[in-house]
Amino acid sequence: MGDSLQPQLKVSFRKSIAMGPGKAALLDAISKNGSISAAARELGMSYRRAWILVNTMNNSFLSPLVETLTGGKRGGGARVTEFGEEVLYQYRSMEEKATKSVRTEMRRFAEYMRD
Amino acid sequence: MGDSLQPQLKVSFRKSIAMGPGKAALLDAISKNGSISAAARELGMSYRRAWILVNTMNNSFLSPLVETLTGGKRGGGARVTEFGEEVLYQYRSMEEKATKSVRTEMRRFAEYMRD
DNA sequence: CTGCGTTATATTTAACAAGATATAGCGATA
DNA sequence: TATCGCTATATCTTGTTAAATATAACGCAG
Repeated sequence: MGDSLQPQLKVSFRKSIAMGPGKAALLDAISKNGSISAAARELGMSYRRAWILVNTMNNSFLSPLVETLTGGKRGGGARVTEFGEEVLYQYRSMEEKATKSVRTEMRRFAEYMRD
Repeated sequence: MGDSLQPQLKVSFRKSIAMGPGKAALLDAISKNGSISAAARELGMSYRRAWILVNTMNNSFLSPLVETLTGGKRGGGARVTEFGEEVLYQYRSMEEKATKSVRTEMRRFAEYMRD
């Protein structure tokens, strides 16, 4: 999350952020890894933190974006729900649109800044 | 800064935010009030916090966005430079473009969320 | 030459966020 | 039924950030 010259799309819900760049990345990582803990490791954050982010998302939307299983052969796991994929897709789509809409202006704006 | 259903435009510079919604509002308030402390009072923040924001902005861009005076009949004051006005204008312009570009999608997205 | 309102900054204090650690439950599998 | 990896917390500690407080400099006005 270093220097970013693009708009950050954040969707707020009662003071907390329901969806943003970090949570979107986490959804991707969960989707890819099949568990919250593996996703957390990949992103270099604590399991606790990742779990809190998931919890916030699930509480902010009409139905859960992430479903979890405990126990079982591999201890359990987590998956992004159909609805979660849809939310993520819409978010990415908006992110791309917003970014493209100011691309050239952003480049010019960057020239105002130190390096 | 409650629930926002619009993209937040943040321009980062070496881990700190060079320009964002809060700093843009501060520039407006300084422009209007002619001093950092009056602007801070209007926005309900401490002088210290406002000063830090100004300092970050001034250090992030090629030249200062805010100029200050100490002493004098009214104790001193601050003004937004020509360059600062330009930066603010460009920022507002990008903000509006980005917002408009995802307006309809945002409305649909909002229906996914609890109320 | 004192008071005023502001910028500017240092220092201390408090609030909050993050991290570390611990523990329990789950259920397939061996 | 013991083991394993993961979810799901609770609790405690640490670290970071923000707020509060204090102080100095500035220069005009009285």
